[in-house]
Amino acid sequence: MNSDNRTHPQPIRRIAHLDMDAFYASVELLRYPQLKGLPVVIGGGRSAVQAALDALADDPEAQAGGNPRAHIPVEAFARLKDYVGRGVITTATYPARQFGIGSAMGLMKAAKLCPQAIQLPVDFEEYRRFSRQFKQIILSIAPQMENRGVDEVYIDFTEVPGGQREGGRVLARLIQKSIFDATGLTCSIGVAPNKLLAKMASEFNKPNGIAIVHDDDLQTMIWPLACRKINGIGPKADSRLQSHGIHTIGELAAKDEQWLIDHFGPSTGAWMHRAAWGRDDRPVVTESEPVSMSRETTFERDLHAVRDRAELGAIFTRLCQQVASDLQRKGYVGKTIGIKLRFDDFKIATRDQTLAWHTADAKTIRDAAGQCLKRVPLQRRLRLLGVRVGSLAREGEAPQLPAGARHEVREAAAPHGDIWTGQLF
DNA sequence: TCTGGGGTCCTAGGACCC
DNA sequence: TCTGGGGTCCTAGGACCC
Repeated sequence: MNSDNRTHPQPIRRIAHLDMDAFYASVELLRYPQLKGLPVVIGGGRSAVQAALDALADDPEAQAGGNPRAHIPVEAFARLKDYVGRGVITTATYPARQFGIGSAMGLMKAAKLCPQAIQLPVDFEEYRRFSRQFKQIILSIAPQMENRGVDEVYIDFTEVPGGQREGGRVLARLIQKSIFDATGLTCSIGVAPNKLLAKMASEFNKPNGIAIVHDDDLQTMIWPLACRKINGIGPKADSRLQSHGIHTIGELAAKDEQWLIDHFGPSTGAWMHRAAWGRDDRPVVTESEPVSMSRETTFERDLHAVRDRAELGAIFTRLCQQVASDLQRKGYVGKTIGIKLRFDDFKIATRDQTLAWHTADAKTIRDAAGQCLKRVPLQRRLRLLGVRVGSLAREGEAPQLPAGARHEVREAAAPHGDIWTGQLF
């Protein structure tokens, strides 16, 4: 017997997934507490009423002290029924969800379900502020944290003091309380042997809940769930599974691994089998480098490549400038320049070109993206235009463009016209 | 009354090299 | 002349996630 095993028992792997509850909406309710308990949706552009509200809220004379936004009467807010435009909902408050409103739903459709719901525009700056704040708090308690966007993280509890107590519940409660005390926001936490199960567990007791899952709970807690609850099984994979009569994770687990490989390929099939059996050994990754940066925009109305060429050209140039300044601000350069188009029939086309040297220069990006554009047939009207820079490297760590040399952009072979290229710089 | 923006990863074919 | 592999990079599309 190794006595060390008794003094230092091997810790059991405990991974937490933390998900802020209705994050954007909750942040907005801190600014507008008078909306608490009402159906509110965040999404879409700025309504005229909202712009007026902000002007009032930011007026120094209106700031008698405290939060001037809190004194804006509820009647003054924009209602969903008055909204005009193409936006989708990013977050709905729990009262709004009672009406069947959910995220990713079009605002126009949501207006039918609940016309009197209050609409607020998104304010990413504000959400990022709160995001940094709650993540700092987590890091001060548990340093092994993986970012999953503004409102989600994975945390490795395994080596954290108290991380093993009650399967992780004690530490989860501490984190919840610390975040609430500092920000006034609630979150839900799942703790499990791995990321896959932790992610599912964090949904069990929403909002403001904690769920603990152990290996033994697989059959009782995981297998009854729909396959769709597995992070990585989306609408396509789910409907293919359903067509084979597989609806729950338990039914998926009952399938032979070879059968899944035969129907979904060696990689996806084997992964599905492992996931259904609750197996996942991915580590919590505390640092990662970006792979690409992009900017895209959906137009207020569909635009015609020829008739609206001036407008499109200006938008195209602006997107290139935005990506370039994003790259520069964050200290990256990229080598693969690409565009993305969405047509009025919602079909998507992408084109890209890889340069000989990395760049973060707006003009170079604009030139390369312009050549990509020439390779796309533009018969249909456009709904969206995007510009992407990939194959990123940290500025200074990529091979440098030789002194005096210029970026060479390959001309498109068999171009579909030179629609908006040329005269924009 | 349809359906945002910013990402990651995977697949598959072709070019090109050894 | 006709036949291989393997490896890497590039490109286009698509699924999925937050």
